[in-house]
Amino acid sequence: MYFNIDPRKNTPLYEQIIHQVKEMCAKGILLPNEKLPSVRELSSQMVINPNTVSKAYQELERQGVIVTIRGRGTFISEEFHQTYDPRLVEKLKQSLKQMIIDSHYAGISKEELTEWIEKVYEEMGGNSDEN
Amino acid sequence: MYFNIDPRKNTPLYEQIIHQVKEMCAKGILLPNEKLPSVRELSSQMVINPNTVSKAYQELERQGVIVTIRGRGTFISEEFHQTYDPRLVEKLKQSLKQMIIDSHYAGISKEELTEWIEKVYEEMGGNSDEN
Amino acid sequence: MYFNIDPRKNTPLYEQIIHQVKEMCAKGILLPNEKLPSVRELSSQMVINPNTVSKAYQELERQGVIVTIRGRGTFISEEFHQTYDPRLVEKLKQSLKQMIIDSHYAGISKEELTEWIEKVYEEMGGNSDEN
Amino acid sequence: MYFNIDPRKNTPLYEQIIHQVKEMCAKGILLPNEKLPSVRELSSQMVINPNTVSKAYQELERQGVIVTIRGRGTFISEEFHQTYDPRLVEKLKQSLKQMIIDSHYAGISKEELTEWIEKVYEEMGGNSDEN
DNA sequence: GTGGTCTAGACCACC
DNA sequence: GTGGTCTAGACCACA
Repeated sequence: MYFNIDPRKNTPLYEQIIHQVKEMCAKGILLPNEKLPSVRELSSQMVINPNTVSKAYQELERQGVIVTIRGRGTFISEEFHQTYDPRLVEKLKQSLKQMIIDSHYAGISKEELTEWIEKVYEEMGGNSDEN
Repeated sequence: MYFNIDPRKNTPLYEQIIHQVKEMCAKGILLPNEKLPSVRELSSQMVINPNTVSKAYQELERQGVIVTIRGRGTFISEEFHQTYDPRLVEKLKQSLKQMIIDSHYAGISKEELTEWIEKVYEEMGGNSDEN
Repeated sequence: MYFNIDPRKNTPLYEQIIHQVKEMCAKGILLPNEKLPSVRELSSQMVINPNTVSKAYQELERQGVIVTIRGRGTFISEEFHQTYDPRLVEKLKQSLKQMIIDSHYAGISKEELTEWIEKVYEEMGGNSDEN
Repeated sequence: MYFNIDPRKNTPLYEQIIHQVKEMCAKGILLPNEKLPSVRELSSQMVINPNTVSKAYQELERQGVIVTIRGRGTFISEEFHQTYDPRLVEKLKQSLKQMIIDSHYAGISKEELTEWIEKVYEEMGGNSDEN
């Protein structure tokens, strides 16, 4: 359970936590039913405020990535939970388009980009289906 | 020159303008040396604060997408200006990774994603290489 | 005596137990004077803390649903015990209203809702009037 | 815009705000595109902390009830947004069942309950479809 | 012990 | 002016 949070980034701390948890789940580093560090534990480990961790955990629960059990802690969800929100899909589509254009301006070719994507999917391994 | 700005989105208005200008350039809708509307024109047309447009133009100029000629107006840069900032590349890589993971959670398959990408590059036409 | 407790729900465990006992009484699964499992039995069967079961039993006794006889155990009350607390009625009215509104937002029509209600009363059978 | 918040209730303040906004929308007291009081305004009017109001507004936005426009404020959504979350539906079903059983214990007959429901839907008027 | 809520007060980006 | 984020510190219910 190593988290890598950078307060200098413009992405909010709680979002960075969300991203990392989802990434670790997708990669199989965090397994279903595995216990996450408690809010207080993680917050002191990261040297950030407990509320910030709490906010991240609540959002992760809302997305179905984790479940919290009263008085016991938070755990990775048993089954992988996909959400079919059309608003979200549209948003993803938009940001993908934007990212491609930005990459174009940054001098990244289509081939390079495809290669990157391939690598991310490789890292996620078979977890894309079974998790 | 049609701008499609939505103030309800979480992306700031000035960024949306930047994105659209870059997109139109990439797609060949805006051509090198073409004149852009003035800050006042555009802001009244979009019913937004002139400062917002101004901020977008300033950032676009900083990125080398447009140039302002005092007393004449603002124009699309003559040559396509690519920036090889390694920090930017890393940032793009990160957000691409995150987007793939989010897409995974949104139930979007690798095939769908690849299809989307293909479509964006098609829209950009030959401009992706030569421009 | 099958209890269906889910620690992942936001409703506290002890409330879930209360609900289930009351439900089983209303449906006629638990009959007047029937013996309930002891606190220790039930807690080990459910793999939860004995205090939690104890709290549930205490509340059920306070509501007149069950009675504890020292040295003999706990039993379903002989007669159905209704409480005419006006504050409780008001509270129920409020939460009913809220539930209807939430259902409305969840895309549940009035017809569907009425159907659900009908089904619950059916499950409760004749017990709804006479018990 | 009158809010009626009771800190003595066990329902959290931010939930009470959420409920009231949704209720006012359903009843047609708040109309699409109408502006809500700003976070600071409402918090000082209710004599509660701005963060609490902010939390309520964020949840309402997540549910699609309101939209926030950067630097301008928050507004009732243009179109009524229904969410088809199966988890939510199941939750509503459960709490409906529980409410019926509790009503039964509180001495409320099926007829009374049905009457209550009828009254709520009347208050919502035609807004159930068009809003 | 766990997470959830609330307050007070600060800082920031955006418009 | 607007909302969004973060911190510090408090209290509470639940297990």
